[in-house]
Amino acid sequence: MPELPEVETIKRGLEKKIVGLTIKSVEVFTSKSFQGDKGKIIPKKIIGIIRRAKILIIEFRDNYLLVHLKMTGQLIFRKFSMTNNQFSIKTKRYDVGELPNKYTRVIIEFNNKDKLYFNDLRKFGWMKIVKNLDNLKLGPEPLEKEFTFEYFKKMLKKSRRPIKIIIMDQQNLSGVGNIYATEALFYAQIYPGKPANSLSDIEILRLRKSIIKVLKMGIANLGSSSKDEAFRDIEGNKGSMQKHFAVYEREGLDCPGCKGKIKKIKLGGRGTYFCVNCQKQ
DNA sequence: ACCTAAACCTGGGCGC
DNA sequence: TGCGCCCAGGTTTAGG
Repeated sequence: MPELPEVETIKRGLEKKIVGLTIKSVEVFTSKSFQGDKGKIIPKKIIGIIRRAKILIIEFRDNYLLVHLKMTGQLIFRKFSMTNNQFSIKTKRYDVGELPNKYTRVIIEFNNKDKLYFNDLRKFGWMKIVKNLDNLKLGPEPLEKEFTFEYFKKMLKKSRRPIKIIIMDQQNLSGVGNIYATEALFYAQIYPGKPANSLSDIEILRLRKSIIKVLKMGIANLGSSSKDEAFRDIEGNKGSMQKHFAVYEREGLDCPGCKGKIKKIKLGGRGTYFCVNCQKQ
């Protein structure tokens, strides 16, 4: 489910809650959801949280716990309440509800009794203990200086495959998924199926700027949660980026920029939306 | 090298 | 009501 802005939102939330805490126990309900020996992080103190591409990295002194949420993963933090000896549920609109629920795959408990729940309906996501961060095989971070025009142009010239496929390839560029690739191509006014190596310098410039723009918009809006089972932050709240979608999930509606209709096609097996006017083939 | 389809899973929505 | 199909924010693998 989550792309860069959603994982970044989780990262920023977790940073405030669990850095400095020590892991007391790890309970695994679905074995494929947790890879590695959990004993290697008990009892270990969390010294930092890192996001790399769509991967969340919980840092210990001598190893790391990687978390990939794939399509339906959630990380929900629950503070232990000393007063009533229960886990307080913050808001009524909290549709994650009582935890653990039927989708809870892993529970991490900290030394102060706070808990972190890893829920994942489809079981695609995973937690994995690794010694170091080599072998991640990921392209540059689009919001860092390393994502230069020169790098981007070189990357695009290597392939005549559809531009949307190329920017979603995590070995080329980190963190861009189906929603943000779709939105970025709209703002850059580029047809998603256009061969990557056929983009002009002006288009490459526009696309680089648009990718950065939509990712920053996603972060500012605390992620996108268009469907009920979709992204939640660590408190269980939805993001608001879906309110600002220009074309994604807007098939048949008017383009926000012109009178053109928004059309849906399949590209690389993924739903792809574009304005027939602004994004000419 | 490219490209597609399938696989991994579960559930919601739709047409009949 | 129910069945069958298609869809879903990701990634890997198999096969043509």
